[in-house]
Amino acid sequence: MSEEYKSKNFIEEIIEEDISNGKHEGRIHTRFPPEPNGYLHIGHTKAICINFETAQKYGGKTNLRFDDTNPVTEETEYVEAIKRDINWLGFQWEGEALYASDYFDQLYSYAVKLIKEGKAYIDESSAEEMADMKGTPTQPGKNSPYRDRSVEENLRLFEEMKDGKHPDGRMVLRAKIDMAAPNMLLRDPVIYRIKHAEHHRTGDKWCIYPMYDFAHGQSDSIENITHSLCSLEFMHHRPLYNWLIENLEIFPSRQIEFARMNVSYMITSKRRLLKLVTEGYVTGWDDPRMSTLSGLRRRGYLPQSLRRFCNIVGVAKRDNLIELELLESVIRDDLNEVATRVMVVLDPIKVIITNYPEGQQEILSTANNPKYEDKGTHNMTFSREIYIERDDFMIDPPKKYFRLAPEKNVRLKGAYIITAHDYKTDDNGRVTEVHCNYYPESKSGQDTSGIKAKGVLHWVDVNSALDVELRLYDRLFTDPTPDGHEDVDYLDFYNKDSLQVVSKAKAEQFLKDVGDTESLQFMRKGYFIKDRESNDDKLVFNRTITLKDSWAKMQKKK
RNA sequence: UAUCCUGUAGUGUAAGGGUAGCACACGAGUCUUUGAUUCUCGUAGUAUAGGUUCGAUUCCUAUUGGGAUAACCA
Repeated sequence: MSEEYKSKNFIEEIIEEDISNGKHEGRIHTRFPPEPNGYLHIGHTKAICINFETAQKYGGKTNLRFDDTNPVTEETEYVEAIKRDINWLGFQWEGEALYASDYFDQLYSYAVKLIKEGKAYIDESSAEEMADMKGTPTQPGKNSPYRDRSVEENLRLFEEMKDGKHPDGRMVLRAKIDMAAPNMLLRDPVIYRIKHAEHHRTGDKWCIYPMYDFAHGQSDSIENITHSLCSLEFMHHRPLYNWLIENLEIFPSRQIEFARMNVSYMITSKRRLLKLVTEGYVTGWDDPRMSTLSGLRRRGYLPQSLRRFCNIVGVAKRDNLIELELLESVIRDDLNEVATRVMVVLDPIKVIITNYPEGQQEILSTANNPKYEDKGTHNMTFSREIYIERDDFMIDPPKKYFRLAPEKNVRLKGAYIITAHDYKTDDNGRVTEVHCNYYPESKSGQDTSGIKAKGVLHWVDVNSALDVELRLYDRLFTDPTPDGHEDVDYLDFYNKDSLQVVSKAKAEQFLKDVGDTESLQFMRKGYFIKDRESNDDKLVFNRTITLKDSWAKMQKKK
């Protein structure tokens, strides 16, 4: 499970070239710049891993900087959630968390500098007028009538903006670049706007706020970021990013874009994720079906699995849709290594071992992880009555069914071999109990019976069975690209069966004392983790993922 | 009808002027006191057409497919 890079990605190639050219004395400094207006999701994981791991690989540093330039949408609550998620993933940023808002004074003076050099002006056009004059991607724009104001007037108006003498939307500061540029972002982009709003950190100190393009790149420069790694959607911003660096004469950070990661059956739009929460499709941001990091964590995903997943997926510039199966394969692979094995019967039927003495009970030992002896063992009780899974018994089994059936042998995992010789049904023909004989000399580990049993079943002793609640999760959507259809709303693909609650599963006592973050494998059933809603009266477990089930697959094919 | 980015098995990603590799998925076996895990084998790929070259998936040209861009969002 090594974290090796199988080869260099294009970003690493650029960086190694920079290093060999002695650029920035070989110093590497990246940053992860979330906007604190939502929770981190699976898509962010890639940006986090790339920024942190690339720096790590070259002995560099990574800043965490909140891009908090829009006070209307941003909240401190998100800041804390984001920090927690990044730490959970296993990364630590350099020093304290930083904020674009820390640089508002500096940014203001940058703007003044541009104005003084005749490279920015106050535009009093309305938003509609500005949009009209902007042109379209195929048609050049027109100059604003305010474009050629004097430096003095611009300076005065900008100060008035800052001093709160104008209402929201009355005027903006624009960079003076080129209204005919093929790149729309170079058509005199707005760099400052008026917002009389309380900022989560600067309070009411400011009523003007810089736009993304006048904050992000400048923050990179202020922090001496050498490589600013972001997703492809910012590619069109790069010329502006560079224009500002040149004209402000500040540290030349370099922006490099990579393709964001898309995972099938998952969505990463903050707006759509929020809607799932507010309209009750899920129970919250950390609902285990959510693609948020907090959801995945609650679901039982391991941080190292997410990191490894991102490394396997790789870094490139083409659009991609990663199959969910790959993520699932990675998580299964990791969980298989670390999960403690326990037995839980989801849909119990009672088995009575008729030749086992009434009132007798024995203690059997079972491995916590058969692959690793040093993971130890734990005990479970065995007696005359046990539960097995309903679908592990069939009156009239198909071919190749090697579980329990009349006159068939089966091994009870870690216990004895039994043979069914009778069963009872209710009025509907539903099996209510199965009667078996056991072979005393077939005890697990000291089997001298010579009997062969192809099937092995998990079971729980009726006497000591613990009732637990299980939440079985499946993908949230029934379509691989729920938000990729123009004619169908993503909510139409909501999977109504994405949560199935088993309220009274039968579990061995071991689960009573299991830790909150201990990965578990319910044998033959899947990987689980204790849910935070567990308490002294009720234990709740979330299914992270099922085990592969080639029997079910075989049945399906028929 | 502008500009930019991008086309390698089903998916993702390598290599790179000289044998197209890896992972997942899929299929067939194997092992197994979890129908899990393990192990083995298999199916399957350089968008198209020209050009340069002894040799092109790689370099060049054209065509073609996909994506992005017109918020006082980030």
